[in-house]
Amino acid sequence: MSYPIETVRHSLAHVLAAAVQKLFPDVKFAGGPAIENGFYYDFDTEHRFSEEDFPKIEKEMRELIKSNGRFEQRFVDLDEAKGLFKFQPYKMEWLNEYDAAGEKLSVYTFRDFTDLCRGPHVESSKDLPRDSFKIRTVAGAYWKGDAKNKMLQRIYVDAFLTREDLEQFLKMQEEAAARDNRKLGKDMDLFHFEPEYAPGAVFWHNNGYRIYRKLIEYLRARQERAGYLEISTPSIMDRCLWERSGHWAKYGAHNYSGKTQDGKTFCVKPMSCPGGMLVFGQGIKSYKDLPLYLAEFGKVCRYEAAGGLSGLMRVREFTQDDAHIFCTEEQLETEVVKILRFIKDIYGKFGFDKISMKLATRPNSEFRIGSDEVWDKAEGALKHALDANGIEYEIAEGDAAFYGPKIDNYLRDSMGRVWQCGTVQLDMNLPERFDLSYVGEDGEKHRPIMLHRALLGSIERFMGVLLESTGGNLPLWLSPEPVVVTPISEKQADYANEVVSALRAAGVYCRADLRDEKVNYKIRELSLAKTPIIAVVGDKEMADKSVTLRHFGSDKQETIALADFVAQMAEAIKMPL
RNA sequence: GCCAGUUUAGCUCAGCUGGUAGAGCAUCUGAUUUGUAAUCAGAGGGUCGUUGGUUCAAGUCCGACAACUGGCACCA
Repeated sequence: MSYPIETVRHSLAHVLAAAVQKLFPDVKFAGGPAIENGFYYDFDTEHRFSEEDFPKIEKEMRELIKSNGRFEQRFVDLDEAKGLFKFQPYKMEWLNEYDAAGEKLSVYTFRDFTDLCRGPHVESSKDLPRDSFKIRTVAGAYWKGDAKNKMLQRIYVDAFLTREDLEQFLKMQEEAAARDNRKLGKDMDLFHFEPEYAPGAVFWHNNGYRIYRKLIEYLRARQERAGYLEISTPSIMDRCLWERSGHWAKYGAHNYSGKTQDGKTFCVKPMSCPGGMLVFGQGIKSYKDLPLYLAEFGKVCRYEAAGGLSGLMRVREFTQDDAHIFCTEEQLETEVVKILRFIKDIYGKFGFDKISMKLATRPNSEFRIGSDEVWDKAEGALKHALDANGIEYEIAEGDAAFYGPKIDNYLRDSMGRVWQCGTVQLDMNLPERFDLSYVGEDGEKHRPIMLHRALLGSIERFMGVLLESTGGNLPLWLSPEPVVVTPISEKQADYANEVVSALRAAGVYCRADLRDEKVNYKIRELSLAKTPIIAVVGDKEMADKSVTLRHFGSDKQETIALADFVAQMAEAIKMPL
């Protein structure tokens, strides 16, 4: 009998728990679901799991599977369940909170291990594979996902239906690791980190900074065409600004701040919004000025927890492609739709055809401001904008910011991890706190609706995802160095320089590789650095004013006239507006 | 911040049970002038993350701190 992979994974989680119980009898069980490529189970035991335990545990799991144990389901009432799990504090905590008088609870027993579990499970462990799972790692995880609770030990296991699937998965993981943004950053000479001097902050090298600048140039061009205005606000401002915005109370501890000689506390900006509010607040705004789009490529600094830093994906200093949109209530939905389309279109240009969207709704009342009516309206507007445009999304219950609901979009890195990138957020807080207003048709003052919006989110993070998705093989318009000209010997050095000059005159960034090395050597090295086009010039090319091209990922050669090449390149590096 | 692991030359890594460091690539010098993924030869380069301790002796054992990696929490 064959079962869905989720059932197999979940049943294997019980086998893991049974194996751990056998090897470490003091263990207390929390829970263990099936996940994307396998499953995990959370344990609490005096023993600290380490890699050395993995083979022992896997062996025990295989033994248990071999024993053809049955997964037996029983239904018990609450009191009976409390008796069964009286030595299992985590199960008891769950039972004590469980409030469903009269309802029966489902309990599964496999060998000596009994768990509170809805199932479904396989009938017998003979339905489970013995050689298509592998313990990946052990990691800490808080009970109930709350940092105030005890940290448990979570064992992650990769699990598939067949050995081939597992092996294929492991191989893919290996290949994905080769596309890690940190590795590509080194291979392509894009950036580096200085853990001693600036943990979590990027030192951009020429190549990386060229990509970074191109991303911003592209966004700027797109935004200008969409009617955005671009502003720039100070990096360091008095603490009282963030007190006014309400962020200090909530996030003050994550700010970089310091005292100045006049005894004031200044703070490096962790976000651009308050500055944007002050710009909007200048002069008198009319309803005729709305919607008003104020964009800012603001570099922001946040003291992120040390354990959360990760290459380009999570840094302490990054540039947001932020914008604040001021509009009327009637314009709100149209503006949200415009942003969503903007995001979709731009992501498509980077090759991200499907992006996952989440609508984050109001957090618990103690963590939010504004009345329920306003939240209803705000959430309704965002939801309607999504629905009316056939955009697929999930709802992230309670995940909104304290000041309003938002739509976030997520991209995955090469290892499948999900990162928040673009965002549309409705803010019911800042217009109030900065007392923003516009004069309406009726001659009265009105409060504008304000939307935060980021397309890529953080330039750093987006570049990280982009590098991983392309394996560093960027499209020509984004490539930091689309062409390198390589003479066969020093006899053609002058001609190589001539080719470079012609390309540069056409706006193509390039250089000649005049090193005293064999062509083979240079081809290899340039290929490893992912140079998209290598233009080789020898006596033949010099004689007839041509170049021989080799494109990344191919060993085909193509000889074309220099003038044609220059014209082609000038076209190929144009931004896809 | 929490849990686990890791930290040796510019990079990738070796150094078993403690006996004061090694490879490949890169760099530099010389030779070579090269036709599509590594030309040959020589040379230089490390207070083994930092800091305490154990020991006659520590890259190796123990502690603290830091950073990094993988998770968890956080993410305005």
